[in-house]
Amino acid sequence: MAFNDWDEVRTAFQVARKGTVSGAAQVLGVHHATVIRHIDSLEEKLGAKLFQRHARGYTPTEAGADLLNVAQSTDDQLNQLASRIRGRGDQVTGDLVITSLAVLAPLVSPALAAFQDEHPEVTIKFLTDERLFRLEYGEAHVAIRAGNPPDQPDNVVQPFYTQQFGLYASKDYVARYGKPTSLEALAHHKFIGSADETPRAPFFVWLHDNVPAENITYKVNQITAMRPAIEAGLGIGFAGVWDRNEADGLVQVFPPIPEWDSKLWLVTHVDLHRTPKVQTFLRFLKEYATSWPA
Amino acid sequence: MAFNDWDEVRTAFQVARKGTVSGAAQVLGVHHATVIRHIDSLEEKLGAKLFQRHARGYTPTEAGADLLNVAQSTDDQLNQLASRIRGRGDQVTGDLVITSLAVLAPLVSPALAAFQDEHPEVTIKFLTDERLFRLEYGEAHVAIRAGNPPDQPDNVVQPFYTQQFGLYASKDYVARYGKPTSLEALAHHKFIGSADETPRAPFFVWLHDNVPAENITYKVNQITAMRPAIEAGLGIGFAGVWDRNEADGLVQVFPPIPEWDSKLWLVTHVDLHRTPKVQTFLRFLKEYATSWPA
DNA sequence: GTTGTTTCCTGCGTAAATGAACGCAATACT
DNA sequence: AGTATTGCGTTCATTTACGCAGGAAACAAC
Repeated sequence: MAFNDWDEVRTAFQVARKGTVSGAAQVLGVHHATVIRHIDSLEEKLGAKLFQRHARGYTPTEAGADLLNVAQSTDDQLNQLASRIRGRGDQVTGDLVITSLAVLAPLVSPALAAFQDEHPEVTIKFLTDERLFRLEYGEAHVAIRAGNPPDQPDNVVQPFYTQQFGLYASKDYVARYGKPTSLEALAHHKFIGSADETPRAPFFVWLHDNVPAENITYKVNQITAMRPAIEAGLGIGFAGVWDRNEADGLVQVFPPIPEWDSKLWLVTHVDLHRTPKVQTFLRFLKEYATSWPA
Repeated sequence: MAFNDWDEVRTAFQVARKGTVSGAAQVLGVHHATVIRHIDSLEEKLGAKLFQRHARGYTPTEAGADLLNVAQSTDDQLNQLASRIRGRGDQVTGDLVITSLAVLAPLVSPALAAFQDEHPEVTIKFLTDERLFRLEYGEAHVAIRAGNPPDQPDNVVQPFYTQQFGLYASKDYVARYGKPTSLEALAHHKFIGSADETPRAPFFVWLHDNVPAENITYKVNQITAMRPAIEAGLGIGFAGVWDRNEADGLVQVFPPIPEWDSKLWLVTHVDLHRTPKVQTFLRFLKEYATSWPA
């Protein structure tokens, strides 16, 4: 390793620029004794003289002039880097990585489209996967999570939106089996449920508790598989009221009840939460969500 | 000013490279705590997070990744610079600036030619001027000075060569006025002397003390003007025995005496004296001088 | 579950880098 | 010529930054 103290290089750089130890010390905001020590140390490490000392100041040798050039370039690049970092902090540019459940894509996508329209410089990455993306690894700026509020230590969690779920069936199903008129009547119908023994979604918990197991004739292990099953007439299933259910040929066989509600949370890593980019996005998203069906 | 501590940048660079504080600390040869403090300080100054902290290490943010690129380039450039400086120290390349009196050019030039022949990579600059070139300003690597040994504090002085001077005249002059056979006979001849009241050259001092002022019929204020005067037959003058006197049509009218000797000194600045380039040159020059007439 | 490993974080004592002051030399000014 | 200014260099007191040790949290393996 050659230079193990970049600060000494910076000191030498200023000495070469100003031509005097005193001038460099003033620019650097240190004592001139410190400057002398830095130069001496650097020259000793390099085994070559960088400056010729005389009563009028320090004159760079060939090596010193070489260093001046390199350090000037370094100084420029670092200044530009600092401007970029500071600048990037103030404006909303670059990547903005959002992660959520795949089922929320129809809900969130219009909001993301509107945000991207308002901030054309930003590139949005919308990641959905079975596994949980880890905010602390920098995999995403914002996560939209469902269920109980996450309590990871370094995550900032805030409530976002309460999804209301109703029971839906296809027109086909309603034509064959009719439309239940009360909760009790539901016991005579076929349901689409979760293959999981201990499902997390509140409406699945309710389904498990209130509907005989033999009535749940179709089970999915991924929630995204539920909607096609409803549309195919396999049974009655849950769908968010925000979804374009009627347009897709579904019939609401029972309106939402609070017990089925599922809460969404906005989660950010504490390190990123304070950045203007994330803040701007979060503010926009919450504002946008007010237009969603309450 | 953006980055006022380049060492912290270097620390952040290694953290971004290795991904962990511990790994960076090991590479840098410092304690983990130091690395953490550097990162914290840097982030505070920049007002932006460079890394996201988690149990498995530090993951660079966008700003951190940006810094990684810049610092990588800086590291490369500094390493190359170190190689250049070290390499330049070991070999004999680049400029080699010699300064001396103009009258010594005929004496020194063959030596410089031989040196350049032996070290083709070096470019020799031979500077002669009335004013004294100042080694401490980096104006020259080596100075060849005449007269009393200089006692400048930061200069390294070593004896180089003792010039012997004889009295010469042109063939023309000898034909008209004859050739003096003794020191006493010199009183009847015309001499070329110095216009200076207190000349420094030993032979001029001798001339001033031993020859009547009225015999000094031609005076020069620059020593380089003396030789053309001798050749033109204006009188008897001093010339170094090393000069190609006979070939230039001069006749030695009196052989050298020790009192006329003028010593030459090799002078280098203390900062440059230890460099291999200067050392190589000095050694070569002293070796070459052994072939000169003692 | 329990153990072991890796890693980050914090308080405290010490060593190293820094700052202040004085001396000295050389140049600039009047 | 004599004075003022500028700038380097060294010594000594101080502050800063460093290393050390202990602890906690998290991941991996058994």
